[in-house]
Amino acid sequence: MHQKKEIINKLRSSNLRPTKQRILIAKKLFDRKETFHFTAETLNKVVNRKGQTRISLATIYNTVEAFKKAGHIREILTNNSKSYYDTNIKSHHHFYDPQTKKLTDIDYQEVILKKIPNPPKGKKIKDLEIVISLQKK
Amino acid sequence: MHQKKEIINKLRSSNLRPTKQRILIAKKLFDRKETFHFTAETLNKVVNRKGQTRISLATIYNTVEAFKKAGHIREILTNNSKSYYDTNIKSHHHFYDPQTKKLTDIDYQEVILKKIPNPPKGKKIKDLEIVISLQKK
DNA sequence: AATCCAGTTTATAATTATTCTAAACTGGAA
DNA sequence: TTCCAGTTTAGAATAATTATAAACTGGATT
Ligand SMILES: [Mn+2]
Ligand SMILES: [Mn+2]
Ligand SMILES: [Zn+2]
Ligand SMILES: [Zn+2]
Repeated sequence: MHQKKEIINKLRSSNLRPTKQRILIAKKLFDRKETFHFTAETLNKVVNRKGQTRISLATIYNTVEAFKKAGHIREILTNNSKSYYDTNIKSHHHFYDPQTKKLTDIDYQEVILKKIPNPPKGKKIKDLEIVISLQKK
Repeated sequence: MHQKKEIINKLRSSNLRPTKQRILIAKKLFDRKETFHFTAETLNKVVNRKGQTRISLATIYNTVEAFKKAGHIREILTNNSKSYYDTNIKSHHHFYDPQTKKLTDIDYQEVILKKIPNPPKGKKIKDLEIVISLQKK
């Protein structure tokens, strides 16, 4: 699905020089069927599996920030002390399970908002995020 | 509105010994007209204004956690690195302004949800929070 | 009222997540 | 091939929070 060339184009078009570190990270992030909800820590683990060319944690952070700024990933709201990111950049919502600290996508159309408030004057709505926290039944 | 006796009862009924630190913090939190959205840092500033009996930052954190566990305050979702708390424990939502890092209440009835997804099996919904981030118009 | 102790407070250290720094490296334009 | 702005990196620094352990105190018991 995501060939190396596509990844390189994606990086180039966002003014990100396609270094071997960024290409590897992009592969790990985008070359998968399901959307990926991750923290710097989990991404670091995935990227730095045995054997693979080692990428520093600083680069993990730098790249996550760069991809976020470029709009390739988005940050998600949680109450966890770590920052969570999402490879699904379409507008959608999340279940959050505080037990497992795992996020699950909720498709945009699975929530229908009948009424939302007007933003304060001088401001407009940038984003509306819904987080549904779960507990054991 | 919140007399000292009420505060002491509130603490007692949650199995929190009404120490002078907790009583002072509770006053600062609950003896106000508007709901209060705060971080450990802002609460510390409010509590430790000139003159007042000094309360350690550790106690600020301990008390916030105790009040949260007792259900007197709730934690709010934001992407900020600090934890945000709310004296309004009724179910409601928020505007978040990333510029000012300020939260504003949205009354529960100002949002009407026409459809929400079913939770995964074995789980039930503990809470549904909506955060509307703002930007300059 | 004096005693007592579990619960609480506190200063300080430790931990955790993240950002900063500055030196070495490299993609790719020229 | 040269060159340099952009990038990577190890390690230091920062920031928020939590842990530790000694001192203190609310209030029950005597
Ligand atoms: Mn968060
Ligand atoms: Mn938060
Ligand atoms: Zn998602
Ligand atoms: Zn609120």
